[in-house]
Amino acid sequence: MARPFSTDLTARQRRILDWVRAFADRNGMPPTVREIGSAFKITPRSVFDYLKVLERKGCLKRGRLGARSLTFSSQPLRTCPNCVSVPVVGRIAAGQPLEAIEDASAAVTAGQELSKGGAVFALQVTGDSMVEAGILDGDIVLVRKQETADDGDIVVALLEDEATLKYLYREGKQIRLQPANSRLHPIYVDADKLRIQGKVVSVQRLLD
Amino acid sequence: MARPFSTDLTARQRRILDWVRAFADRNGMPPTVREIGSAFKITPRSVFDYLKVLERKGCLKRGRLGARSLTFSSQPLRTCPNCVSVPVVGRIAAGQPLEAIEDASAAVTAGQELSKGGAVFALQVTGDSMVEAGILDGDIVLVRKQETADDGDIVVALLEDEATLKYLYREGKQIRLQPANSRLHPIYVDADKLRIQGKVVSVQRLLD
DNA sequence: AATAATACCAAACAATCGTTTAGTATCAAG
DNA sequence: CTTGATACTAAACGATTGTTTGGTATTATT
Repeated sequence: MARPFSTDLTARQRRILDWVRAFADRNGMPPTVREIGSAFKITPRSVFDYLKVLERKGCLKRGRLGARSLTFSSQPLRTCPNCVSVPVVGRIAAGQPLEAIEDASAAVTAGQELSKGGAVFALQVTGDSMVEAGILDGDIVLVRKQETADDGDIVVALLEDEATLKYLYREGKQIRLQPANSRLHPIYVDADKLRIQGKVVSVQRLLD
Repeated sequence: MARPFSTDLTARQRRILDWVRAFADRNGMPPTVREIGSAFKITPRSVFDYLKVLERKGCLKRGRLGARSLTFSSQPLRTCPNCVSVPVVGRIAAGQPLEAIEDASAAVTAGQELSKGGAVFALQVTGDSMVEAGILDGDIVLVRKQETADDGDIVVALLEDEATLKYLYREGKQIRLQPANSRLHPIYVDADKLRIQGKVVSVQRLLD
């Protein structure tokens, strides 16, 4: 090997990559091979070579979806217009009422969680009644508002003005609210005494 | 005019629009007419009609750039301009090399995690070596690139081309990589044998 | 001198693209 | 009963797509 290829880019490659990313940012989609070509006055073939080099160097990925299937790996990242900021509206713990948080600064971001429709709100979890489900004290749960849920779902349930976070299991006419903590016992209630507020669709934790 | 067209969407139109937006979010580019069609099992022509309706109703714009030239206009919720879509670049497990994911559709959203600066990437966790830290199999960890970390941080560490996710503890000249699973044992290595790739700043889990 | 990465070209390939033409069926309001 | 919006289909159009074949020239290292 005469000259081993470097992992960093030549000036030309850099300029092309920058242009491609700027295009994707402006237009919401990556350019075609020929769009890049006409911007730099080079042929599709040359662009094709550049894309392969840039892919080898880890700057982007060429997809198999056909037209415009470029995705970028390293920063700067693409902002996502569909992401929303979900306010953390309260805290929730076993056996304790929902406690409102006025702190407007508390908010998390959600993406895919919203794709299935339905309003989503966020709660901060206190206590360790769900530790064995990987939900720790201080975690944020994203909850989709719904009045029904399937067996095994983690739900926010209202029991005489007390909100709890538990696994839901139907057992005949009764409902079992199962904590994920072997030191705690399940709660059994009549189905009509219980109001399901929503289902946990995501768990988020900040460690920093 | 018998029935004046409403500015709001039918259930079908809503579902299609949601899917299209979710696709654009996941893949970094809008879908083609036929991709939408095969997702809903309808012909390109029908999709074409839907797109024209959705454009008329102001939900998106069809561009003149040819393939995939859809841009979206209105957002129902509070969008957060600081949020970015972080691609999931690989999987990580104890004792296994980083494995690249070609699935460009995988991406999570990040907000506050980015506030402290530094590039952030996402990994999907396999295995249960960190269960007692509330990190389960399949969870996504957001990792900030950095070469140093504090005692007790959860880090992505590279050990002779093997990447692992562990607690980091310095013990003299050695480093202890501590799993959060009482069935697993810590790994001791010389500080110069270890390369820290980054620190886990957030854990995300999708339950839906 | 040999090697290999860079930086381009013309011409063409099959596949896919958005779109058009020409229809059918349902449903609700005037 | 008509009108117009919705919700679709089959078949095809020309344009554009990523990619391939098969090159030339330059530059920098071994």
